[in-house]
Amino acid sequence: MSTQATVRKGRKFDQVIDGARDIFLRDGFEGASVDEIAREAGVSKATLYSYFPDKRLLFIEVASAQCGRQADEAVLSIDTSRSPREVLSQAGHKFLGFLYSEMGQRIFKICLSESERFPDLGQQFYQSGPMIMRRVMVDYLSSARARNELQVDDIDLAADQFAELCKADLWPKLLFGIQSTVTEAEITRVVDGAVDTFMARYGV
Amino acid sequence: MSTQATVRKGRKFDQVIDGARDIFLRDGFEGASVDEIAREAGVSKATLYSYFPDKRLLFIEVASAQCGRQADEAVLSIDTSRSPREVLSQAGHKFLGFLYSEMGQRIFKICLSESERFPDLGQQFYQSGPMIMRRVMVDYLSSARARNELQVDDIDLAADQFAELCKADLWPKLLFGIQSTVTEAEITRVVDGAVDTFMARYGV
DNA sequence: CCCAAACTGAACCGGTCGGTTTATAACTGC
DNA sequence: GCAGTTATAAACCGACCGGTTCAGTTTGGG
Repeated sequence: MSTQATVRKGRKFDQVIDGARDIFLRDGFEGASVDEIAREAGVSKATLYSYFPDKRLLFIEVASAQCGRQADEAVLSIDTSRSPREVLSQAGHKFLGFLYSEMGQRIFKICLSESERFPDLGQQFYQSGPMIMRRVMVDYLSSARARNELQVDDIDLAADQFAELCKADLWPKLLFGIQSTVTEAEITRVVDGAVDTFMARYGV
Repeated sequence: MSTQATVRKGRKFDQVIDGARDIFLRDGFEGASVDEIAREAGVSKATLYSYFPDKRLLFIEVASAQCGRQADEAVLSIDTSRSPREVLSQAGHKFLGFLYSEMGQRIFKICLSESERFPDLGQQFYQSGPMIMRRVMVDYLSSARARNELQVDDIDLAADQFAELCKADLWPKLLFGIQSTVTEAEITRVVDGAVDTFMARYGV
């Protein structure tokens, strides 16, 4: 085995990060106690504090990493050879699949509620969440327009509109606990509706 | 002066509610300390606890009242004599006016972040927020369809779609602190875009 | 095998918070 | 003017939390 890339400082580093991620995602910043993070990580509190000077630093480390992971996971692969309806439908399903996941909801809520305490966090989340979706959509819409498959004037707005259309009905219900699970049929209704409305405006 | 309507228990009741509202809205549930609420209300802690058995009860009292107030404030008056485009444009501006207000943002964030600690709160907010908008829109869309001004199949979905279209671009930016103020021009761009897209799909 | 670095567990500190108590003062109605 | 309610300020309690300290144990490379 080559020299391990434990450039950080010690062997328990990843344990700390993992434990902190679990607890922070479950309880938020205030709700999470350092003792419990240490317990969950299987590490002594002293060790934890040897890695991170304080709780805030640990949190932004975890939150940033999680935002990055989210960004990676959310790469929407677009197959431009297919028709706009197919592309949009596929993108909508993929988008909602992440949006409605337990992890997606948790990250959204925590980043939102902590974005005042950690102003950077809000920005970071936006960059690795909504912004990803927008960029992918903008790229696709540009290429589709170049191929005369769509006629879009304000591409940025169109991208945002499609994302928002996908959030109709189910998204707020999940956020506020009106509904805790969604069926495939419900998703299809929303995505189909989003595609129909989008295409009515921007279709050739 | 007639007998004061201190039906609850004492004369300082409203002071407590008002102070609690200010502090809770500013700091959230955890962030607000009972001592500070009492100070803000100009009331001793003992008096406060003579009205409310504990902090949680005080919070849900305040939050519920605020949701009710929000519902009252959010009544969108629809003038059905005007054209759909005009009606939708007006409703969109009114909707965003509240959504983008300092108060609107605060209530949304607090209700969302406390909706796990207080499951009823999420439901209550939904009823007095998104649900109001939806009901008004559903009523209007029904009547407009009856007058052959619009052709809508799934009225509930259409109502939700319009609300979501209005949130494009600016709403997430405000939530996550990417942007702290919005110009009238930005609002107009979003609302006009929402109306155009909505009418492209549902216009006669 | 040895030693330094990493890690442990538990005690400890200062501080905050929700909530209670107490002793005192002010208002209100008879 | 007195009784009884309602208010006050301040001390107090127990719990928890973030962070520190420290004496001792584990780990792993040379």
